[in-house]
Amino acid sequence: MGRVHPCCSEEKKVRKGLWSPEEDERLASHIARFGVSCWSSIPELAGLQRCGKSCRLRWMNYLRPDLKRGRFSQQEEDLIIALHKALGNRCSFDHCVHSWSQIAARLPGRSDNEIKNFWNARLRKKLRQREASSTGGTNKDPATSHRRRGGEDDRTTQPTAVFSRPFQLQARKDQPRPAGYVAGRAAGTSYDNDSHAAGSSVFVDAAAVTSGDAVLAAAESVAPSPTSTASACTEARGCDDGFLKAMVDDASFLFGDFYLDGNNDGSNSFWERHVFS
DNA sequence: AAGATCAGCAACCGCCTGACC
DNA sequence: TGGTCAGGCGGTTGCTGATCT
Repeated sequence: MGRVHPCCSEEKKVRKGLWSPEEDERLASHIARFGVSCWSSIPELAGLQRCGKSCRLRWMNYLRPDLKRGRFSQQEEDLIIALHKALGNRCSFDHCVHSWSQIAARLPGRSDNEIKNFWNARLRKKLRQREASSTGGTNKDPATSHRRRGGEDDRTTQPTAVFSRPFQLQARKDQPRPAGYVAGRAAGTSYDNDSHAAGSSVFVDAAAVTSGDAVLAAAESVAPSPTSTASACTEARGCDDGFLKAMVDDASFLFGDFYLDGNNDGSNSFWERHVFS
């Protein structure tokens, strides 16, 4: 069993359950004034009877000012599916680990918890339906029933086509970076040189996404990867989803130079629809 | 109209990892 | 070098409103 966090021990008599508006206000105003230094000390400093972990969770998943609420766009959905496929499915590399936070890092304004819930509630079912319709099988999915218990491991499933339509992968240098971008960059990776052809693009067919090497080759043809990404790509070639895995290995690959343009016209980009505080 | 079921979301739990001593 | 602690993560559960029968 895991250790009980000191801040969560019974001794301190912490509140559990839904947060009240007053608690939200206390936490948000405290962080606005003093920032986040030590989560375990925040409850006391903010006058909250919550444990530090609970405060952190509330802030990360709900109170953060850069969070956007509301429905997931088609582009976000496509990106989640692609990244989940890259991160969550079979991969020969030990470090190729399923990570909602890594997916969330590529979806500005969305928390890992939100993406995880979205996946469990919607996308998993959607992919299975797509799979079932392509095989003509039935689609009774126990894993998506209201109360799943020990559902099937996603890593064993292989959707036949992860995108509903082609998308455009476009290199850019002029987009605002989301909060946390710098922290998310791979060490030693520089985007200050002009090795990337800003504005150049490559169209990627939906079917190609199931073959990482094809996408990787196409992407590299218009925008050479940063050094660290290049090595990651080389390493990832042994993986079915090399290109997407490379994106995972180097967070800056997406944040720094690429965005998804579902319209393929450069006019309504994923990034441009977001406001980063 | 009422109970059953579904769907979405918020939050907790248990575990892991890295920093620090 | 091993123990402790805090932060972080994925999995799971509970609640609630919407929809169905």
